Amino acid sequence: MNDALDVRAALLTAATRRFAQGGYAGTSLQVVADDVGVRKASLLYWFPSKADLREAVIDAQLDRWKDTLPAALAAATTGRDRFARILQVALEFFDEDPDRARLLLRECLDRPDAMRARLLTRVAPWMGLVTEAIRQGQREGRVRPDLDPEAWLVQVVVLVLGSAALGDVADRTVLHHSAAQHQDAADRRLRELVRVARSSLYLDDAPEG
Amino acid sequence: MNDALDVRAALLTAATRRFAQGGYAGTSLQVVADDVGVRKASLLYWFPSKADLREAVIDAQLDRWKDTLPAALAAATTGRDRFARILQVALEFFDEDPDRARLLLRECLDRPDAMRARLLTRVAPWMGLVTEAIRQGQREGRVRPDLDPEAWLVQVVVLVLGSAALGDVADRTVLHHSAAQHQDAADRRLRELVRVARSSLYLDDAPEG
DNA sequence: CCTACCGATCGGTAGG
DNA sequence: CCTACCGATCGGTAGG
Repeated sequence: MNDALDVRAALLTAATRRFAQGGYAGTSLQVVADDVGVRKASLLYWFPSKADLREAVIDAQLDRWKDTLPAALAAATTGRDRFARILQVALEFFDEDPDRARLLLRECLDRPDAMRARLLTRVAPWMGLVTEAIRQGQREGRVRPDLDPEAWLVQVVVLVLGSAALGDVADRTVLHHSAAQHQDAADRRLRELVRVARSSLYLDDAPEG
Repeated sequence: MNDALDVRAALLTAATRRFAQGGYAGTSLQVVADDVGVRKASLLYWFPSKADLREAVIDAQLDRWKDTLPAALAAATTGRDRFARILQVALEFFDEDPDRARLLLRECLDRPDAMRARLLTRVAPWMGLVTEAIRQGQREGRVRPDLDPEAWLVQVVVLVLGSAALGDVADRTVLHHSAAQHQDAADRRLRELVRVARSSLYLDDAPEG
């Protein structure tokens, strides 16, 4: 009875990778089944339709966020520490597996309305917390007064998602360096992303702890 | 003899829109032909294969950049004016038709290696001009000394492309406002993008002319 | 630019 | 979870 759940989980993992790299329309149920080593009809036993498989893949990915983010929020208390922590957790989450960013990006492009509905119920709640913290920072004179909290947060999310999804192309294009220098390029890109986010947020430029 | 070229151009336009919105794999030659009002076999007369159609669509889009950007560079002379002008031209280019950003984003996700090869030959040249101008600004003390020119440019490109491609989703999610407020949301987003780019670039915060 | 056609593959079902 | 199967659609070709 454990093997059965393993097959389902393996199908989810394989589908996530395939959808992220080839897209939903560009991925056949056959190749996902082949990846796991079962028949296509067996895949359709666990997931009644291709659309159901997509739903499960996206939901699983957003669920991981639901676990990761509150933990980061709870761990840090001061505003400045909280900002650095959240950004770091987000960067690690997507950099650990860029397919996550590619999957979400593709879903935004493929079904903007469906993605928007999901974001409203699953992401909007904690987004309000972040923008309120920013406004508090503005009242205290730490955060730039001409910053638009909601719009700024959108830009940072776009930056984190886009940088993770396209980072590989960018890293090997800005400097067409060797494979050994590949990690350096990724480090430079992430460091600069943090610098851009921080310097566009705070009035002064003190480094984080 | 003019009608014939019009059909080809119409096919290119229809394919651009379809590929941007539904993706390459998610778009059949049949619907592109239907959009224009010709038979699928006629499409395959102008573009021998689906892959050829894609190549033509992407090339046409990058060609438009080749005309737009040098004009913007030539129009502005001072460094600060040049930066504002280039960013403004880029934002207008993609905001005028967000499908351009979606198309390029999708191509990066679908065929990263092919996109990288194109970027190296068609975008890398003027990218060197921009990073050199940034370094000059650093020598003159106008630009933040801890900024990484290549990495910063990558972030700004990701931001412009991502913001245009995902702007619609973001605008209607951050504040689930009415259609009348939709333009306001887009304005806020673009204004904040410019602010983020500028404040992460310059040491002081003087507004542009 | 059209009619007519093809082999391959698609998502999905029947039945066990 | 499998075998066997299906109608629809896919990109592409032949021939004019």
